[in-house]
Amino acid sequence: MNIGDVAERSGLPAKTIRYYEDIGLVKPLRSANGYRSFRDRDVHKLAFLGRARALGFSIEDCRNLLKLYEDDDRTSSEVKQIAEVQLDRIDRKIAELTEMRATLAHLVDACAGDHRPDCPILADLAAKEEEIALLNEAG
Amino acid sequence: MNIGDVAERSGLPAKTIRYYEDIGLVKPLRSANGYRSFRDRDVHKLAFLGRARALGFSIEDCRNLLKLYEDDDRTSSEVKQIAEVQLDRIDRKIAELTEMRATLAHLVDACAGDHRPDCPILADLAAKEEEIALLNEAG
DNA sequence: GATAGGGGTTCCACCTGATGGAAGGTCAAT
DNA sequence: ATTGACCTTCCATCAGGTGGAACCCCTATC
Repeated sequence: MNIGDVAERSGLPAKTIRYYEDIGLVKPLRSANGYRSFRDRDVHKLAFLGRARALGFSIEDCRNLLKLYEDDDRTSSEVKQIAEVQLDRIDRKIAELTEMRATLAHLVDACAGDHRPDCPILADLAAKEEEIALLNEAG
Repeated sequence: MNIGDVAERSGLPAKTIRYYEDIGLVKPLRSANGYRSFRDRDVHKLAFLGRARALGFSIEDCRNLLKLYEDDDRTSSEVKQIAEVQLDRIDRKIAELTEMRATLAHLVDACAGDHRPDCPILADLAAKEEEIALLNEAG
């Protein structure tokens, strides 16, 4: 199967598939004309990768998950551990964004958004310098 | 003031400060010996940048915010608009992560995490290929 | 005066995860 | 023979820095 068909079937752009070959995630055969020739298992792998990436797993995680996927002697605990670490990363990211959101929403709320220059958003971004200055004086 | 002191006061790594100069966010003077010489307003700017980045604003947003900050003729609506767009970005990111989290948490939950190879996580990552196949057959 | 240390400088490479585009080969149909 | 849709490689670019090498500067100490 040529890369175009694989792209369609796996849902990944051809460029991405080439990139995944580049970094060793898939190893398609080559036809006589030099075209990449994907077997079913290559397509499976790519779809697997697409799903894993959609869950936010890093490429290195994907590499490991793929290895486990193809290893009949794996234990589910190995897989679960990778997933748990990822879950944790997601949780921390969500927490971080939630905090950002709260701060920013508060500022947006306080800003009149009119023709005047007075702006609590800029004031806040600038004000913290003074806090730092105070911290430095205190320290 | 030398870059080390500025780094300490602004909370930004010296490397980052040099990078910010590189991309034109700050323009410190130079001492006779070639060292960067930061004025108070440079330090202010850097602290401002640190805060804005902490709220997730892109460098380009930061550039614009900084321009508005230094422009007495700005309107608060200009600032608010940038902030609202960013708020929206954060909201979408949180939504995306929350969905990832739900899926992944479900899978982690379903996985025994023991010595056996059977793993719902891998099964799920692999299974979607079949869904795609079905979709393709249907299409 | 030599030397050690803790600054500073530039420049280039690398990171993640692709994506865009140029220049050119291949193939099926007209 | 030529068009158009494929495919190939290679190189550059994006964000937002970070790491490290090689080298300069300044002060203090012996």
